[in-house]
Amino acid sequence: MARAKKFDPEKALAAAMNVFWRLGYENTSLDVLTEEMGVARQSLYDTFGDKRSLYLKALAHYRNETNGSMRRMFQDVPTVKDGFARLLFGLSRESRAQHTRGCLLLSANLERAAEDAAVSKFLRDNQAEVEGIFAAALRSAKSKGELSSKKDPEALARFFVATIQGMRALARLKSDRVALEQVAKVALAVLD
Amino acid sequence: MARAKKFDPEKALAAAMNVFWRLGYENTSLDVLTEEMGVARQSLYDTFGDKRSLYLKALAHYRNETNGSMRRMFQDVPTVKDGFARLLFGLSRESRAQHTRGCLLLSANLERAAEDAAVSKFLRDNQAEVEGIFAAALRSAKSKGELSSKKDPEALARFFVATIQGMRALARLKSDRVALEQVAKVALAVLD
DNA sequence: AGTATTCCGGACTATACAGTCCGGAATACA
DNA sequence: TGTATTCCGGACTGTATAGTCCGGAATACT
Repeated sequence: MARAKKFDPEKALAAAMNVFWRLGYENTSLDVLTEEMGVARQSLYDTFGDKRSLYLKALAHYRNETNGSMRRMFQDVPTVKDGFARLLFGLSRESRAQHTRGCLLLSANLERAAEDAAVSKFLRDNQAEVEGIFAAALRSAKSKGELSSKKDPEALARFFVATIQGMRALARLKSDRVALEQVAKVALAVLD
Repeated sequence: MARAKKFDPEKALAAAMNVFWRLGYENTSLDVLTEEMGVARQSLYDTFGDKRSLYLKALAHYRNETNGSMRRMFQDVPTVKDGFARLLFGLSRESRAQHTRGCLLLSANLERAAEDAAVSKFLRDNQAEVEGIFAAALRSAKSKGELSSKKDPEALARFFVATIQGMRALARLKSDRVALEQVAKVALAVLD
């Protein structure tokens, strides 16, 4: 029978995700991918398909990790405002390298969504999913009386999706923690 | 003496800006540039230098136009809140094509800033300039009693810079006017 | 009219890179 | 032990594109 795969597809995919995250799609060459994934070129094509397929799989991997941890975070936190505070202040306190790297899906939106319908659909679906996570947390807070009954959870959810992307853009250009925390404070005040 | 240039460098630059705006830096080929600018390849190199130089000049042209019109707008408007409302609702009401095209400087940030120090510096300087425009308008409103004395103009200015970029990211992915207006409403409430 | 300079088109070069092909080595199972 | 399958490295192909070079035509000025 067949020789077993010598590499772990999960780890190789995680490595690919990190390369795309750091360099973007266009600037990532197959030479760099094979090197950082520890997989020979032919094996890469056999296992993941071409570069674009690998990219789509990397996007999905990223989404699964980040959305999963956000869901868990909102459950472990006393109030919904604490949840958003952890998101926004956590982002503010990331390292310069993390700020420069930014968000893989925001980069995908600006780099590829216009020319790749599959990427575009993936990102739209993901945005709806994130809005759903936020809106659920906000509705729950509203029913507990923790959030004013006059607030609109859907509108607030969208607002925070926009705010996070805006802060990501700021952070990528200038890793300035104080400036980011100022923005975070103003944004969180919309929950009062 | 010399034959006069047959094209208008200003118009050619504006055309180049529009190409970069629509397609991004990497996806813009010299063939497309020469065609849309109406300038032969050699003349383009003689007049604007290489592709990157032309791109930097296009960024500057964009900045001059947008920042100029923003300054004028804040002078023609009764209150600072009206000013930001015009910005945010104006953005919300743009066409699908405009939403997809997005903001040239946001695209430059995500596509090129990490690998091009000159672009990065240009964008940082511009962001400071825009923050300055916003902060000046907010300080003036504060001195007129139109904005609460407890508000921090610098923090609010940064917040709106972030909000606009976040809305641009949303709009690019999904040209949904209602959703954008929801975000705009929530954001404008921070001025109350 | 003569001349210097610029315009234009197109050919050419160099480079980078995605994707394919091939041959030999390694390994799991019958 | 034999064999089928997979791994690996590296060579190869095709394509796209930035930048350069060249020659002839056009035109502003003396």
